[in-house]
Amino acid sequence: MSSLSTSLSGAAVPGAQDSGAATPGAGTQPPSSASPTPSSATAPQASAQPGTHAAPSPTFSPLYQQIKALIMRSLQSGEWKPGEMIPSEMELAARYKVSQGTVRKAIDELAAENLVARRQGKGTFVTTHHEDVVKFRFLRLVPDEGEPHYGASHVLECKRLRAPAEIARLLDIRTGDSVVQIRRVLNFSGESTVLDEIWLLGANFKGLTAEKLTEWKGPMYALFEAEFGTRMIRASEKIRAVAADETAAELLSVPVGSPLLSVERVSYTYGDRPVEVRRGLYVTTKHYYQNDLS
Amino acid sequence: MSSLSTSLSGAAVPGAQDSGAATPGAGTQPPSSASPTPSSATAPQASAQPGTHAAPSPTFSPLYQQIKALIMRSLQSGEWKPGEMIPSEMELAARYKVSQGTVRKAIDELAAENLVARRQGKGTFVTTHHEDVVKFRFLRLVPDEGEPHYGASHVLECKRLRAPAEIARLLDIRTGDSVVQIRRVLNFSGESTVLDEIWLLGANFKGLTAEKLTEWKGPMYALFEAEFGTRMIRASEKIRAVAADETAAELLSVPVGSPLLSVERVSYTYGDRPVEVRRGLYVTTKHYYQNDLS
DNA sequence: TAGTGGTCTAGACCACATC
DNA sequence: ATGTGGTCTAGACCACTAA
Repeated sequence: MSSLSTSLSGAAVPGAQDSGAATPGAGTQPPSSASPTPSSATAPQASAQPGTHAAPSPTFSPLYQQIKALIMRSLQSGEWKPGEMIPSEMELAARYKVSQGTVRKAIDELAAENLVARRQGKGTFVTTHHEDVVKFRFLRLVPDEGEPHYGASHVLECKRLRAPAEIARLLDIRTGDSVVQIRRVLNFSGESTVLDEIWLLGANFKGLTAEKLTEWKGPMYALFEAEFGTRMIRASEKIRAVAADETAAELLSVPVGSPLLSVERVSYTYGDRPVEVRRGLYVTTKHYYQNDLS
Repeated sequence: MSSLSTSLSGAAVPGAQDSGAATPGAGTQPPSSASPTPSSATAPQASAQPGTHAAPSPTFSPLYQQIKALIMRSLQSGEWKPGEMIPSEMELAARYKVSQGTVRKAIDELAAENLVARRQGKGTFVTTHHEDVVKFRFLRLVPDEGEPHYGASHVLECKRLRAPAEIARLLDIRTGDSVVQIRRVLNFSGESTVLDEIWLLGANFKGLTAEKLTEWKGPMYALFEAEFGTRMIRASEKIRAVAADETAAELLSVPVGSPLLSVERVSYTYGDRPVEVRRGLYVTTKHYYQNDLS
């Protein structure tokens, strides 16, 4: 924006918001017809201006990135909930006072990040962990034979406690802050295959109990999204091979010392805020972890 | 191409070619101003037209996809080699007789697939396995402490042999067809960390010897790309935890039965043709396999 | 039939790199 | 100064979906 924003009033820092709201009359009409001036009076603006050429890192940002950020804010605030349709490109273009093409590019990126999904002829929808497509983005365990499926979950434990140092560090909170700990076993075709130990940000999951977890059918992330308004949108995993200790061996019905896949995951919501740490132990004799490099 | 080529020479089928080429006078001007006719005289066309509404699956394909396919064909044929710059968007637009925006969208997708990389102010370049950025797309092993690095490779073996059934199946060739087998150990900071067993399509790697592999400094894929004209652009991995057998234990200096990460990879070149099968055993006590879900 | 996303074009201007 | 990719706009038409 530099360009664009520059034109806009100096201090002001307009912001898409104000522009929209039924007050288009202002001087902010698209450049096309009139205004041969640079490219000034256009629309939303970025904060720092390159024009000033003072700051070394002016935090320059293209218009469509700003629109993207605005849309993301609406997603985060719950203005459009998972599964719902967001306004059409034309509507958003009108709201933010930019061209449809700019909105389009913003949505393109959001779609690439799987935050929304476009459906031709229907509209653009907020993705949800209820959809089959999304489910297997976060469960990469595939059976050697047969279709990928979702195993039955057996909750062993669900309690509130103070975060140990290691977990606190990963969740970016202070040691001793409240967290919810869950332990569960996943059964695939009758065999105990995954042992998960999960820590959730206490603040985001007040009222989560073993009962709720047990009653819930479907992916845990779908519950989190529906009941606690916390949507996992990204995760990072560290994978190792480890030997089963006594506890794991018993719960997974394998000999002590058996090789297990250890998957340490940190999951993030909007704004790249970590909200979950998960340590899974996978039995990989009849399943494997599928990964594509590209 | 289908379409594009089709248009060429072929019977009528508008075709991009004819339209452009210094002969704008014709009746093939963009729809905007004149020509209220359907949308006919526009530009290149897909083979089967939806208009005919005859075939059930008309194989319709957007223009930019056709352009993308054409560019990919030039990449595959070696017209533009890894590391080189491809023609500018304007040039390509002129060559294919489409707008710059269409070429842009085609290149956007190629860039998303990491086949090319754009550099503002410079041009668009064919990606290469020599670049640091690309290297770690295919080596996901990260040390617990310190920066990711590329270990020293120690080639144990490199010989030609007939493909076993399993390997042949994965490489989509016949059992007994020629393959090159390589076995090597990767050392990270002085410790044997990876034991690789690699099978390559015999036809594509004539003349590959242990000497060449040993002399080569840098990623193996860079050698393949530079010396054998075979570029790996995608891979699929199946990951498991296994116990070290005697051979692996000895070569990796770990006790027999130690848990190891087993990574079975199939790598593909252009046209999704498999050219390599690789089975790696990773010691994950001081390193982990990094993966991001999004 | 109307509305939504998808494609294509054309032209203007900006930011970056190089000469 | 020139050339390259990057952004933005505007308008036309197509394809898909649903009422």
